[in-house]
Amino acid sequence: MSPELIDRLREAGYKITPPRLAVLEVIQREGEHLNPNEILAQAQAIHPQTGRATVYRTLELLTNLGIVRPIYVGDSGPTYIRAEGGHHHLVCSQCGRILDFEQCVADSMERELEARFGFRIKSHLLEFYGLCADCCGEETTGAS
Amino acid sequence: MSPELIDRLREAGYKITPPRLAVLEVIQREGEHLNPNEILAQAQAIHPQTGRATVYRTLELLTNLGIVRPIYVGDSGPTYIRAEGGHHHLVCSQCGRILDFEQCVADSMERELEARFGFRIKSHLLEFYGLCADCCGEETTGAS
DNA sequence: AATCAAATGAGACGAAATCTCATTTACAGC
DNA sequence: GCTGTAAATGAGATTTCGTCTCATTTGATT
Ligand SMILES: [Mn+2]
Ligand SMILES: [Mn+2]
Ligand SMILES: [Zn+2]
Ligand SMILES: [Zn+2]
Repeated sequence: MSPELIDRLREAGYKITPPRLAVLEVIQREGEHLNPNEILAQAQAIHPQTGRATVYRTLELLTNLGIVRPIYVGDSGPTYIRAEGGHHHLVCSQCGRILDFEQCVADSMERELEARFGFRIKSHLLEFYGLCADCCGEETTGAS
Repeated sequence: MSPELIDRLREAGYKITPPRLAVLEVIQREGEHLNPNEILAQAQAIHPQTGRATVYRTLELLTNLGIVRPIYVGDSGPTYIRAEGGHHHLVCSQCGRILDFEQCVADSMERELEARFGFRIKSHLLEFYGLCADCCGEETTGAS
């Protein structure tokens, strides 16, 4: 586990415990789009006694420290990602398909927003909603 | 209730029922950021027998038709908004504060993404995450 | 090693969402 | 206006997810 992240915890006054190390390890390793249950399962692979409550508590802690953040995409519940950088999705509101794209104009807004609102921006989420190519065709197709 | 939306339902082969009209009416009237419980309560003010399951079923239906969509902001559960237009938030990952801003560069990307992926884009969500002015100061403050 | 607040895990609890199924209803066809 | 029929509904059971409680453990400091 990255000593850098461990120091972030320690310097904020938190204890370095096996469950916290396990959750950090899971996030660090997998990184993207794990939900709390999956994080729990993988953390238990590392430290079997890890409890559900502790995973939720740790995720809240890491969120407050700006190390991870929850993301809600599609219908499923929250998933956690590292709190740095951007995420960009095209979401079909009919079939739920999700496409990722990379190039993004949001970065150009960050400086101005930081100045205007006094925020220190760490990441962003840009999602476009609509109908994918497949669902465009069926657009007028009827009920079940 | 807007006859235009009613026709969208009818033409898609769905029946026009009192609960569906009630939910549509609520969304149309209030529009922003109502959660399923609030929608249920307001729909019951219009059509008292309306059941919870039907509200969920109707919201799913309207989502598939691209009339509404769920949005997840902060910690609270999903809320529903009309599926047109953009939403722009600055979210403090420490205290949860949410600021809205209007001017947005995302529209300029829509045409290109539509061409590249064959999507028909209806709306977007742009969220920046970071620390608000207040929380920037306390950044290194310790644990509970 | 001793101390002590912080952290933990088991399980109770609560809220939110889904599922089941018997009943009702919208509406196309007459 | 009736009728037949599949679609839609609502009550309540059930599941899923997340939080809370509290007795016990443990990391960090001295
Ligand atoms: Mn992604
Ligand atoms: Mn908004
Ligand atoms: Zn689609
Ligand atoms: Zn803040």
